Amino acid sequence: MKQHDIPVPFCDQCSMENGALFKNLTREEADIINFEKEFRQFRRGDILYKEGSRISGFYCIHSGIIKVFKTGLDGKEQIIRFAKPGEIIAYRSVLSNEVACTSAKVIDDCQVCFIPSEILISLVKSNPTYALEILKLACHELGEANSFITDIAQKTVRERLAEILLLLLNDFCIDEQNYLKISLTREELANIVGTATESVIRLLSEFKTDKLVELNGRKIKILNQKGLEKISNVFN
Amino acid sequence: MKQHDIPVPFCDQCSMENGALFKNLTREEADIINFEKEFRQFRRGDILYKEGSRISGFYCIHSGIIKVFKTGLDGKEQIIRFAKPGEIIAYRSVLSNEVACTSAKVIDDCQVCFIPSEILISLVKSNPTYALEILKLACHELGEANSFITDIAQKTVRERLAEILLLLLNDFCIDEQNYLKISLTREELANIVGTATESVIRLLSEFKTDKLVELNGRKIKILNQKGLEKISNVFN
DNA sequence: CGGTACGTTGAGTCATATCAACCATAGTGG
DNA sequence: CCACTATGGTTGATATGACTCAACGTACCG
Repeated sequence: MKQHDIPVPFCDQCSMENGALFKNLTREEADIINFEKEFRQFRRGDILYKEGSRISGFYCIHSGIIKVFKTGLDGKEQIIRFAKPGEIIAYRSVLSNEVACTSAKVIDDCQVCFIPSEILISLVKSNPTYALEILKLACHELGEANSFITDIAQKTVRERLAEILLLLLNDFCIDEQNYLKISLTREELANIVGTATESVIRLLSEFKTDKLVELNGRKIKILNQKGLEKISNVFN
Repeated sequence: MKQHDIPVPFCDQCSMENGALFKNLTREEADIINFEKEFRQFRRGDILYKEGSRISGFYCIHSGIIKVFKTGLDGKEQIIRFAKPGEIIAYRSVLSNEVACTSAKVIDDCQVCFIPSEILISLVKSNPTYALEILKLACHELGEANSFITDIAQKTVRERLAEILLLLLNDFCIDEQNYLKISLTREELANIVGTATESVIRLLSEFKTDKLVELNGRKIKILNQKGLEKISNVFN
């Protein structure tokens, strides 16, 4: 399907389907965004922005999945989070007025709206409810980052992998055949967990032997959620 | 010195000395805070709030140092950050409207102002500049958290310890004798780095042998900053 | 003086990283 | 059409960083 064949989604409708981030806008504010935003499409592997670059706006995901990651030593990626429909990325850099501290790469072909920085800033200034909304978002993400820090620092790779599988299940749900609706390479999995690719492979096949998961190439089916919870120590 | 002997600091003056967080307030806004806030003093070891508790306000540090940490498996602490004069803590929970995801404990005797949640919320709503300011703060912290995640996931304990020493140097400066102005137990150091106490001890004494640091009980003097930078791989 | 918290060191163990080889698949170009 | 290459997945062997456990020293405190 070509770019011009796809109708540009309107924020108010997209908000209803995908999330609530723009639900508190006035008619005029929504109109401004709809007018100023730029609709873009990307395919798996495409890069939306790179760590260290100055960013002129943020992206609101309409469809698809994007991974947000930092590049560490030897170019090894550390995946910070995934963004899915209804979520926004790059807002951190815009609001802190710093260069991007992460890169963003497409996992699943996606459609996004690019919204210029000024719009976000002026929105925050003119609409207190919205300001609070986005503050809430940032603070929530901060809380998740703190948990992740503690996990990586204290849990074993095995525990973390089990936990990540559960998180993915929670964030992306399952398809008709009960497979996780997100498809990652073993290396990507390793880059979330913070370990080596080989370790993920070994542990996954252990989980498979233990009937905790079913593997089919990149597709993963969670067979025993309770078992994974036990391994992951989610309930301390 | 007893509590009543100490004059309650006024925000406008404290802001000038310690930081800029309240510098954009109108006269009335500052007056409201000065009127509503509650001045409190704590000593080393005191707990300001605990993970999991609902918080009714945030703290602005006037003097002293506070550690913010999460409690992980087996009660092991993971230190998320330190708060020093001019900085605020607990604002995350207030703004995200979640229970505290961390605990806060006094490292160096401190004087703080406790400011009720409603004040912060209404300030964000009524003063867009302030809202942006605090958004910036949250987003900046988020960026730091992301870096920390990548570090813990990818660097060795040795690298991380060197990096933490440099960060402490940067955040807390040195006294007349060039000792770091923050005094931590080995265990606390371990709980920042995310390792075992014994590992910190061994590495520190290695650093000492290599003339990178000088140790005097809990007091640490950085002798060779460049050397530590090299070890820590701060410049990738 | 016993108690408690902290610091230090040594020895042993284990989880995980690293290195290397190999296979499967798909895309590319001559 | 086949050789070529790149990418991803898997497995085994090996190395080692870091944790754990245990013992002991030190200092401070009531």
